[in-house]
Amino acid sequence: MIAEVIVDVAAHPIDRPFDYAVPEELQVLVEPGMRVKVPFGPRKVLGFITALKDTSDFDVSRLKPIHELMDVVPVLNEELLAMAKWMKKQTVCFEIDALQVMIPSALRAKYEKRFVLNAPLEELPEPLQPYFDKRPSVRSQDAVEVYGLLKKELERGTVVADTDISQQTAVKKARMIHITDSLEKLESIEIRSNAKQQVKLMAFFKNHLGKAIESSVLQKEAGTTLPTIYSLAEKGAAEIHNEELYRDPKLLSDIEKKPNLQLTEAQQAAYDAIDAALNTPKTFLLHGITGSGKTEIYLQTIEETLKAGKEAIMLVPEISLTPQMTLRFKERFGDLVAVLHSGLSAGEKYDEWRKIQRAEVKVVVGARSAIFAPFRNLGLIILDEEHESSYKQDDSPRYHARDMAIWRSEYHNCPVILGSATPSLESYARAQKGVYELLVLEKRAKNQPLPTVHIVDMREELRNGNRSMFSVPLAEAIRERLDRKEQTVLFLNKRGYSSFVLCRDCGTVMQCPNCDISLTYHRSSELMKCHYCGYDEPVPHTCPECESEHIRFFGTGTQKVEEELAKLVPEARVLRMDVDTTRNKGAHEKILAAFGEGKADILLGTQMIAKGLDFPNITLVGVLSADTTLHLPDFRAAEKTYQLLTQVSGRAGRDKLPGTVFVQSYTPDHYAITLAKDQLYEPFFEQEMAMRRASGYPPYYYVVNVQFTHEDLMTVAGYADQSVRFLQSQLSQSTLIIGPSASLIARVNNRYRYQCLIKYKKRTEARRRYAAADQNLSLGMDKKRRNIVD
DNA sequence: AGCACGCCGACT
DNA sequence: GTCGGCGTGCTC
Repeated sequence: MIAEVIVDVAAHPIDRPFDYAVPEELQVLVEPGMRVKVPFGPRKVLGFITALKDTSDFDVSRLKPIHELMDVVPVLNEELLAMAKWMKKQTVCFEIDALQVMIPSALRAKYEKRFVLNAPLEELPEPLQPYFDKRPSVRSQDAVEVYGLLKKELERGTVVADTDISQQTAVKKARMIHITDSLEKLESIEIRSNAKQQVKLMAFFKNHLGKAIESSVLQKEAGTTLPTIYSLAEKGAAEIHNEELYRDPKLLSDIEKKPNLQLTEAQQAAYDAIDAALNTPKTFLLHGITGSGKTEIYLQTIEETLKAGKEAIMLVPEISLTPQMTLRFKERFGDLVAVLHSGLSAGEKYDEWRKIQRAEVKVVVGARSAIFAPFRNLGLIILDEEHESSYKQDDSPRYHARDMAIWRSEYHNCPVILGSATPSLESYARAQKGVYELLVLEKRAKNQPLPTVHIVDMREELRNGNRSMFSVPLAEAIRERLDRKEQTVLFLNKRGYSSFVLCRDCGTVMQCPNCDISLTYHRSSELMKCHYCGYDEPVPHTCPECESEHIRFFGTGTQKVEEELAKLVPEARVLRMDVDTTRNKGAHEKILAAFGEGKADILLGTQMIAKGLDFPNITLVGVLSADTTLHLPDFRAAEKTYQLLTQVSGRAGRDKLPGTVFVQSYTPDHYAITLAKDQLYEPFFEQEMAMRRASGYPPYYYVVNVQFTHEDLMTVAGYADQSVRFLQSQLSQSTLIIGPSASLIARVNNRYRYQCLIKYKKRTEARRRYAAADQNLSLGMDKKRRNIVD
């Protein structure tokens, strides 16, 4: 028996199956999808069995045997193995990367070099002996001081090198206290009245008859200690066992089940359409304005799916995977829900994953990678906020969860729901073409009015002598809320890595004449540069449109805003939320909770607070500068601005009090801003589509971003140039190649980065040619890394 | 990617 | 004479 193995080495010549002999004793056990340790050249590596067969194109007598089988049950099923092969083609990644991303990180191998003693200890030189005293091997990192000596011993053969392949200790064991379920039994136990601790614990036991509680949890909940527990256990009040356990933070909190909400007419119509398609590989685009009740539709369609004996995956953007959100699912589906998000430890994620694999849960709520949940009988996939860019992984494998969802839906014959208040242009265009079925919710479920949105012209403010970042109307509105004891949320869209030059008189921002994106200001060279094509021109001293001298570099940090805010309303209590204040685990939730409890008047933050903010007392939202997003060097800048403004406005007036929104901008007439004011999605879509068509961007063209990196600037520039010429000769004339030019972040980890854009219309043809070129280029390239981004 | 093999310069 | 630099080639 022969196994095809995809080996854990991410490199071009290795990216294909290698054949291994299956040892006699393993033949009854092996299955595709299991992990194996195999010899590979002079070392051992981990790999995945992707197939079993009886013949090989390779010389069978030279096949090496599998060294060790790592699993008893496959970690990947046939579907996921097939999906990895497809991902490799689809995203131009190594198959091993596709396989690795499908399993929890706790199962991924850790490699550790070791020195193994291969002779009696006495034969080693004196200084080495302590290292091997009472242990057969030593971690290479623990023996750095004696590398010289070890090297000599390696040659003598008294010590050999080895690579230890391990995985995280995955299964958690814990001491469980099983409280007896008989009240009589408890009452028959006598406790001396001066044993106060025991009396206290006994009372707790009586309230939790028949329950099993982890000892550490019990100690915390009952305020007791281990000896006390043991004394009561000896008297028969409880039994103590060591058990395999899931890491679940909420052992005692019984979540109350909540019934379905009554659907509105529009919700019912959408629900019926999906319900009718529960056994078809159909993709729905559910377009519903903020507050229109999309979640209730998700919950009820999932319920139908479960009734049919099938499973469901619910994807949400990482940032909105808040406790309130997951609670809503647990209230409906109780223990049948697994939750996967970045806040969990590797072990916790592994536990959730095992629940899925063992079919103990039926619903998964999670971020991007939850799309690989190893369900076998999938009945429904939902992507909430489908336009979110976090659904695309930005390193290899650069997959988009939406594409993976649709692939799985075809495999399982089940529907996909893409939900959003502001669909991506790509999805909406597909819905218009009839590729997806469009479902629309035009009204808010509780019939609340949309908040009133005011657009503030900051050019006007400047003309009136206001040079601060708070316009007069916004400042007034903030003061009003303070008086009325209502809350305010202020958004500052950070400038990130790019900065632009803006005319404060007319709002002009310089654009690239070739690419229709904003030019980026480079301080070192004093140039305005285009990050798509490399075009540059000097920084202007006066505005090219209106000749004003008020043209300057733009961008502010939250800290500076905080200072100005303190001057504006010194009495206000302000909470700041940005990357600096949310670095620690759980800080995000803590700040939000504090704000929700009314411990502050104003919440100041970046995009990260645009989601999951649902507090009744927020009546004012201020967007300090809509321009920052609008002038990102990105062809999706307008789309992102529209989405952000819509999202942000939805934070105000979610309960009884009406909401007001102020959007400050130097380009208040831009369609992304004016149309977001009243959530006019269709007109925005039409206008933005026209722009995309005119400048050759998605959805009209496919765009691929190829990156080149190298530690030497000249080398990478030269290779990028050479590669682009090669690609040009390979691809058809309708394919445009833009660049190469230095990347937005010109250097990362001491490697210089270049990129080029490839634009094409026919997907399959260009993809195939590109993949071929990818092979050729890599062969000719030295110490270079290449990446496809889009 | 990682590791071994192998072929030339500067040290004991 | 030997240590060690990194070019080349292979991995079932």
